[in-house]
Amino acid sequence: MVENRLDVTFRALADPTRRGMLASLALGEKSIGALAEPFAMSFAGASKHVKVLEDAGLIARRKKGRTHLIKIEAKPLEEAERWLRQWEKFWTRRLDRLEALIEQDKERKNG
Amino acid sequence: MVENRLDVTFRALADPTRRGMLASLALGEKSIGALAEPFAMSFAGASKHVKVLEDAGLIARRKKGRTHLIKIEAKPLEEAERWLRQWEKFWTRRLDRLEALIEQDKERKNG
DNA sequence: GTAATTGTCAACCGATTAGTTGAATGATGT
DNA sequence: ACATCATTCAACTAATCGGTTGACAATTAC
Repeated sequence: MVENRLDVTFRALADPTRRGMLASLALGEKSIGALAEPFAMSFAGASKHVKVLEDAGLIARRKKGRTHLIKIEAKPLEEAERWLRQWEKFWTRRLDRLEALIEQDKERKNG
Repeated sequence: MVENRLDVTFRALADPTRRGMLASLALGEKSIGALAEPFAMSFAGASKHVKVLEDAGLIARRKKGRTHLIKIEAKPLEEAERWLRQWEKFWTRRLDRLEALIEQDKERKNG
């Protein structure tokens, strides 16, 4: 499977733990441990979720001594939101941009 | 895992074949076979994807004789779009509604 | 009635997911 | 130097995913 940007973004968002982490990060920079804590999850488990978010470009990591500080990097969500916005247009009966949408998605398959 | 609405919606959208099917359906009602065709995929395979979209509430099915006609039912995307829209506020430096967002997501975990 | 078409279901396969544990790495504190 | 803290890595597990094939049910065409 070729894994385009929307795949990775939507999949990252499909997990409630990861959405929770994003929500937590919205309130400020956090360490992996601090991110793990509200989910009663091992460090290693949290570390994996953070890696998924990182690979999706949704967070940025900054090492400060032995702790990794994670901050949110929400801009990539823009593409996902733009995609959904086309559908909003659709279900509100405005079909104008849909062919462009289909083409965009097709082209991004290998991007 | 408790599977709330956002989980199911984002997961359904995370697959390019399913997004392709939605795009195809945007152009009109289609049978399972017609949906399968551009992906060179078996009926059974397409049938599974359609079921995922159906379970997410993104499409509706109408049986006409031996064929199942699928039409798009995009309204459930509204919730996903609303969720993303909160983040748009974030990445444009407006943090006002984010606490509400966190609470909403928390409450929907069992909804 | 028989054959072809449309689709589902069940069983299976290989890959991935979300989680764990335990060992290893690296920075800090004493 | 040594213990501790924060994190990753490797190996493992159970569940799920995306896909296939083959059997079946229902509808349509001849």
